[in-house]
Amino acid sequence: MANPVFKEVKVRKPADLEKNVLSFWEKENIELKVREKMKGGKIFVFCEGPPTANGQPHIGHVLTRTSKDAFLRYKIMNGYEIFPYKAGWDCHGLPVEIEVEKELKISGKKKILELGIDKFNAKCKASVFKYKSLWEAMSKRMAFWLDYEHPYITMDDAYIESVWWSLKELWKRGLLEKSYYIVPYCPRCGTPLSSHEVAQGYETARDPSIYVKFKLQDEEAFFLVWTTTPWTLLSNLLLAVHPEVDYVLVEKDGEKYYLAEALAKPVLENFIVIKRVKGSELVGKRYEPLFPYGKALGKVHYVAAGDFVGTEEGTGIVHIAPAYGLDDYELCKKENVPLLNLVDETGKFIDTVENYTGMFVKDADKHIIQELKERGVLYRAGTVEHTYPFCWRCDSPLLYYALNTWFIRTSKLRERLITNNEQINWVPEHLKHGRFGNFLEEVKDWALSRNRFWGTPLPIWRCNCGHEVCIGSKKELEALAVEPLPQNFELHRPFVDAVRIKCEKCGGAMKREEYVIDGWYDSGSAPFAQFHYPFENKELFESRRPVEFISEALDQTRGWFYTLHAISTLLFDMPAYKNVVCLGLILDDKGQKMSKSRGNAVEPMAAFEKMGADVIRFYFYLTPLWNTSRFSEAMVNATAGKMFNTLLNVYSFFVSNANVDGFVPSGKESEDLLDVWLLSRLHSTVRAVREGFDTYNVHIGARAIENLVADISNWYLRLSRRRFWEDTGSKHEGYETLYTVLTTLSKLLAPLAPFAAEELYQNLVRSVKPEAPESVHLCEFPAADETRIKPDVERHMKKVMELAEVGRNLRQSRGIKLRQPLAELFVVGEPEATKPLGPYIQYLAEELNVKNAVFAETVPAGDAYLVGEHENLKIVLNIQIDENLKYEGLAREVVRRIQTLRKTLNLEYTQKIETGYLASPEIEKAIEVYRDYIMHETLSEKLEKGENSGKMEKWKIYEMDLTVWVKPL
RNA sequence: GGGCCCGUAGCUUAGCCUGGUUGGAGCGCCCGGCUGAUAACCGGGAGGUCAUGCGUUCAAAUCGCAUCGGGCCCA
Repeated sequence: MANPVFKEVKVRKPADLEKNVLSFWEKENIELKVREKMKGGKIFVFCEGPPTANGQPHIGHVLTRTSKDAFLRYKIMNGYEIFPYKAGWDCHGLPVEIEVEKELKISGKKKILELGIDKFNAKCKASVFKYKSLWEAMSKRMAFWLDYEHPYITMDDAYIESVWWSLKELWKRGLLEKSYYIVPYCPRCGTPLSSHEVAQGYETARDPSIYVKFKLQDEEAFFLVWTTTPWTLLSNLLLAVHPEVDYVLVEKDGEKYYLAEALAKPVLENFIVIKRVKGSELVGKRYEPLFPYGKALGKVHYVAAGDFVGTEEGTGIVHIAPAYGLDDYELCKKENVPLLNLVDETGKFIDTVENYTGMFVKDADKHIIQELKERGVLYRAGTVEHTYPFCWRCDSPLLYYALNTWFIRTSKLRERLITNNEQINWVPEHLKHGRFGNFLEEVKDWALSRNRFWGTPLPIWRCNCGHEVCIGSKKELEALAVEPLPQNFELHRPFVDAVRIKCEKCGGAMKREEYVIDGWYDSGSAPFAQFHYPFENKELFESRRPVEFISEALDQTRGWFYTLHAISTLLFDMPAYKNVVCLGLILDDKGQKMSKSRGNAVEPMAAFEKMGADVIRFYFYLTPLWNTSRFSEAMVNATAGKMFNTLLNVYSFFVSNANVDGFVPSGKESEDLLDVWLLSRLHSTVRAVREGFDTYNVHIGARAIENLVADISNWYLRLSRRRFWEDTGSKHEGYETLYTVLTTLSKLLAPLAPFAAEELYQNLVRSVKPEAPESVHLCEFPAADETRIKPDVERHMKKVMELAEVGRNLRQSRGIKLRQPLAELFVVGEPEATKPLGPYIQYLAEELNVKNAVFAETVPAGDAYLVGEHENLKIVLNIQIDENLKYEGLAREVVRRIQTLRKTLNLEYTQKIETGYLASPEIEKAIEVYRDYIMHETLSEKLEKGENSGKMEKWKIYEMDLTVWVKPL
C-alpha cells in the first residue's frame, strides 16, 4: 500500500467526531480567526434576541440557535461581516424574582419589603446568571458562534442608561403617561402580570352564570343582563348594547324584559314579543341601580352603545363596571363616566361596602347571588364552564383590575406602526398582515410599569405638588440630585429610590415613582441600548440600522418582535429589522407540548451526546423552520441521522480506496459521463442551497443535499465500484470527481452541519493542501458553476435509473438473481426517444448485469424475452442462460462466498490469501473456467482444489455443494 | 368570543401560488432478494373518501364559501 494520504475514518459516533472537531477549534482558535477574517467585509446587521439566563435552555432554544447560526455562517462565508457579533442576556423581570423568592423560601411583596429591597435585589443580580454557563456550554456544543466574551447585558448601567434616554424621549413627546389602566392582576402576589404570564395560566373554571333584572326608570320593564362575575355588580355604572343589533321587548310570566332578539329563545324559551327595537333606540334609557355605590358619581346608570357587545352568549345587554374590564373601562372613558373601585389590592371589598367588607370577591359571589334572589332581581342562576386566567405561580384567579399605571401611548402611533411594518419581510409571510398586522391594527397602549423590585427603574420623579420630571441619563440625575450619589450607586432599586430631586415648581423634594418597567421594554431596546446609544457609538448605530435579520420563535410575535418594532417606531420612526424568520414550536413525538411536568422535555446536552449536534441541526433544517414540528430520537435518526450515516460511509469508502491507490488530487477534470453527471448534480445542489439561504427556505437546500448524498451512494458509487476496485481506465477521474464532490459538499454543509463539514475538510483538503484556509469556516461558500449544470444529462440519467428499476423488477419476477449475468437487453422505442439515451445505456447494462445492451424499434419475439414498460419506452431482457453465462454466474457465486469469508475473518482490503475448495462438478467447472477472475476478485494468490490450513466454510448453491478454505498470507 | 396557521397512507411529508396523465417520495409493516463502503441497498405488496359538504369549471388535492378537527395567539 502507498503511504496513506488521508486519515482512515474510524469514528462512527457523531458525538465523538464532534468532540474531536471541538478540540481542534479550541486549540487553533478558529472562532477568533473567523471573527478576524470577516472584518472589513460588507456589513450584515444582526441582533441576538437575549435569552434569560436564569432559566434552563430547552430544545426550542436549540432550534432558535440552529436557525440563526446557519444564516450567520452563510453570510460570513460569503464575505460579510456580522455586526454586532454579540451574544446578549436578558436579566430583569418577574421570573428572576420568583427564582429568588423560591431560593429564599419567601413569597409575596410584604416579605420582600421585610427582607429589604437591597438584599433582595442583590440576590436577584446574583441569580441572573444561574444558568449562564449552561447556556454557553450548550451554544458551544452545538457550535452557535457569537462573541460570548463581550455580550450585552440588560442590567448593566450603560444599558439601563440608554433605556432611560429612550423613555425620556417618549416622555418629552407626551407618550409616557400615568393613568388608570385595566390589567390582569394577581390579588395574592399584589402585582399585575404581563400578557406572557397570563397566557401561561388559562384553565377551565366553573363560575356562576346569572341573569339579573335591571328595572327601567321610566317604564315597567327590565333589562335582562348576564354576568359570570356577580361581585362586579356592586360597581355597576352602565349597561351596554350593540347599536346595530335587534332587541325585543317580551313578556314572560307577567314581567317584561328587554334583550337581544337572537338570544330571547335560548334564554327565555317561551314568551310573547311585544315590540322590536334597534339597540341604538335603547341607548340613553336610564335604569335603577342594583346597589347604591355609584349614585354619587353624577350621570351614570344608563344604557350606552358598545361595539364589543356580542349575541353569542348572555342576553346582548352587558353590565359595565369600569374598574374590572378593558371594554368596560374604555366605554366609560368615552362616556365620561368615572371609575368606581370597591376592591382593595388584595382582592377584598373595602370598608364602604355594606355586608361584604373584607370579603374576597370570589368568595362574595354566592352571598351576592343570595341577596339578589331575596330582592327578586335575579332571573336565573346557574354555573358555566369556561377558560379563565389563573396566576401561574400561586393559582389564584386573576382579576381584571384598574390600576394606576404608567403606560406608553402606542395607540397614538398606530398608523406609523402599520406603515413601518410594510417594510419588513416576514417569514412566513402570512404573519405580516395576519397575526402581527392584526395586532398592530388594534394596538393598545403599553402598560409599562410594574409594582416590583428587580428591573429597570422607571426614571420619573414626582413632587407632591404634581410636578414631574423624567431623567434621561446618569449625569442628569447626578446634576439634579439633592445629595451626591453614593460610591456604589447603580441604576437599580433601592439606590435610585433614595435619590431626591428639588422641585423647580415648589421647592419640595421630588421622589421617584417606585416602579420598575416591563422587562420586554429592555429587550426591545437591544438594537440601540447594546451600543450605549446615544451616549456612545452614535454614528455607528445610526449608520447600521435597521437590523438585517432576526430569528426567534413564534411566541415572540407579541413579545420581542413587537417590542422591537414599537420602540423603534416610537423613537426613530423606522422598523427595527428588515427580515424576521419566525420559528415554529417543537412538540414531542406525539404532538404534545414539551414540558418538565409532562416529563417529555428533551434536554439539549443529552440529545447532542446521543444523536449528535449536526444531526439535530440538520433535522431542523429539513423542514420549513416555521413549521410546528415534532421531535424525537427516532424521527431525528430516521431522517438527518440516515443522511449523515450515508455521507460518512461514502466518505469512508473514498478514503480507504483512495489510500489504497495513493490518490493525490490534481484538479484534473473528468470527461467520463458518469462524472459529468455527478458534477452537474453537485452544482444543481449548490444552486439550490444558495437559493434556499437567500430566500430563507433553508429546507430546500437541506433536502437538495440529502438527495445528492443519496444519489452519490446509490447510483454513482454502485456504478463506480468496478472502476475503483479494478482499473477500467477512468479510476483516477472517478477519484477526482468524488474528491471534488466531497470537498464542495463540506463547504456546502459548513453553515448547516459545522462539525461534519470540518471533519471532511480537514481530512480531504488540509491534508493535501496545507496552503488552504485552516478551517472550512474560513472558506468561501461555493458558487454554482452554471456551465456544469447539464439538465439534459440529469434528465437522461434519471430515465436510465427508472429503466433500471423496471429491469430489476423483470429479473425478480422470474427469480433471476442480479448476480447471474444475462446476454442482452433492448431498450425499445421511437428513435427520437432512444437516441439521446445512447451514451447512458452502458449504465443500464452494468446495473442489470447484462453483457450487451442495445436499442431497438420493435420488441423481439420469443419466449426468452421479458418485456417491461416505462413511459414511452420498453425494456426487454433476454433471459436465456447458456453454458457460459451459467458458469460465469456460478463463478460470481463463488466469489461472493469467498468475500464473505474474508469479511468474517476481518481481513484488510489489500490482504492477499490462499484459497482451497471442494465443490460439485458444475461448480468445479465454473471455478476452472473463471479461475483468473476469481483469483483477481478475491486477491487469491493460489486457488487450488483441496483443503488448506485456513478457515473453512460450506455452502449450498442451487442444490450444489461448495466448501472453501481461506488462509491469509 | 376574535385573529392567524394547519388537516394528503400508521408516521414525516412533495404537489396547491400558476386547476389538466393512473396524487409522488421516505420511514415503518409484510413477502422476497442482495451485500467486501454502508445499522446500507434492491424488488414486490398492503395501506389514501387528498378532513367534510357545497360551489366555480369541460376538468378541483389545487380556486371560493361553509362546517368539523388540531394548534398558536388574544379576549
